Amino acid sequence: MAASANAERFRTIIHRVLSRGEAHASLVIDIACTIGAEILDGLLPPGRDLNSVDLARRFDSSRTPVREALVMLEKEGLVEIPPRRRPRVADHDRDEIREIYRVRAAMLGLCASEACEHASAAELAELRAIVTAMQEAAAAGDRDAYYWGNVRFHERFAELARNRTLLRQLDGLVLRSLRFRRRTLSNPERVRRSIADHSRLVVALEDRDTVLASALASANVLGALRMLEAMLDEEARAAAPPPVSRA
Amino acid sequence: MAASANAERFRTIIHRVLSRGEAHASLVIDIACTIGAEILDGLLPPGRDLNSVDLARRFDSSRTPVREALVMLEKEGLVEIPPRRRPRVADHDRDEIREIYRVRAAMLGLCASEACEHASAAELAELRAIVTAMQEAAAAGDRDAYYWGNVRFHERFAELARNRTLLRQLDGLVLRSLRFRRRTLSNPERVRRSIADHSRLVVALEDRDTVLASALASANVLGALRMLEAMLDEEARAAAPPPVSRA
DNA sequence: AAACGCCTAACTGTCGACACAAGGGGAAGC
DNA sequence: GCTTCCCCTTGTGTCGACAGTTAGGCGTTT
Repeated sequence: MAASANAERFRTIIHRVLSRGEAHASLVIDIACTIGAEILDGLLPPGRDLNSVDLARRFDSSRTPVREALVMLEKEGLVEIPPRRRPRVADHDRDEIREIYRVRAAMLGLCASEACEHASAAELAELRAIVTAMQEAAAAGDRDAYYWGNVRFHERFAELARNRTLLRQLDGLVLRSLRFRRRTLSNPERVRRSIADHSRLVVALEDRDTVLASALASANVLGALRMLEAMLDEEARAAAPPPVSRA
Repeated sequence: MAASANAERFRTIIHRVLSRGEAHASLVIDIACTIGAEILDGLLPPGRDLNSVDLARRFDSSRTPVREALVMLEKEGLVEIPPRRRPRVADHDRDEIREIYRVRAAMLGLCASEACEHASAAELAELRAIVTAMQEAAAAGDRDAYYWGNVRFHERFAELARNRTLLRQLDGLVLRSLRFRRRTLSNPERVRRSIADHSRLVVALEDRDTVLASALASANVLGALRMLEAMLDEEARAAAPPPVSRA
């Protein structure tokens, strides 16, 4: 049930990203959304084989739309299609994760300053409401609700800049980073700080304080990155302690 | 001849952009590069019909690879594919141009600060050489040479950040803006200031002055935007003076 | 027992075909 | 003469088929 609810939300996000720039035939989009959602949801782990024959059978279609869907997902960084080889779920190495987060930080900085210019009071009130919901979710220990509140915040925030190009670029990065974001939520200290950042960001936007808003938006992403890197280090150390201990 | 040389360079750029993220079958890429180059070169004006039957005939292939190529070009913003309608060469309205340039400014700012961290002396020397070549081209009034020098500068500069994600995002924006960049070069004052910015940027990079480098990189793009907007206003006024003057 | 190379099954890239949709032009109506 | 409706042409989205390529299990060799 929870997994299914997540799948539905992931689908919506992917649909939005892929359909921007004029929606295509719905069959292709549909296939792409389903596969993409399963990747984001972790049902299809990195490296998993995505051969078009099986997928065509599964979606009860020919391979043509499946191929097109895979090409779209490749552009979004969710799938790799080596020439003449089977497509597979893409993986991101540590360097790439850092790259993604840094670029995202810079773009959210821009987003914040443009949002200062364009955001209406009603929109800011909505942001504030989302932050409140996030606080409550965090207090209740409802990690899923917090996660989706966070996603929603960034969706609305990105729209405030009134800049479709920026929105498109951000969406592309979101798809690449969404798989990791959930992990950073397991750290309560990180969650606390993130909420503080978001909360302060809304105030800065209300004050039309371009510089502070921009800095906060960036800092929040970079904070998440530091957390994520620490966790990845931890995992790597836990997973591979063989050098001498066994000799 | 000159057009052919341009076409070849445009092809190279598009090939680089499309092939990042693992090269596909070469036929698709080939078709995409050819069509894309003609769009950038202005041979195919915005709105031009790109129906897949004709294109398939022209490239002596079936419609399948043509369709795939058009989908790729759509993701890069060069082509529009309304559902069930003929694909056509995409157009950018004024707002979108402004958006593109602003996002590009922010990303080049990030690029500059990361370049400060990573660029080697040899690479900076190469940048300097390109700026010198641009100066000479400008002095000689060779607008084409200046244009390509400028493109080359930004290509190399983008690599200095050692950030493939940033590179990919910048490349995507380049394809969207390349059609306009040439226009801003017709203004000598703009060229002079642009050269000054580039030249100073190299020095800032050598000094590892993160803040200044970042500011210069952004400012140059925003300067180009102001110029371009002024020119578009001019054109609009020249093209549509009917209100009263003729009555 | 391990390493190597061959062989087959399976998958990719491309093709031509088909059903349905869209747009343009001509006929009918005003 | 201008508008409206309908039909026919043309093009899109999808399909199943085919040739060429790849993965990886099997037998052969050392």
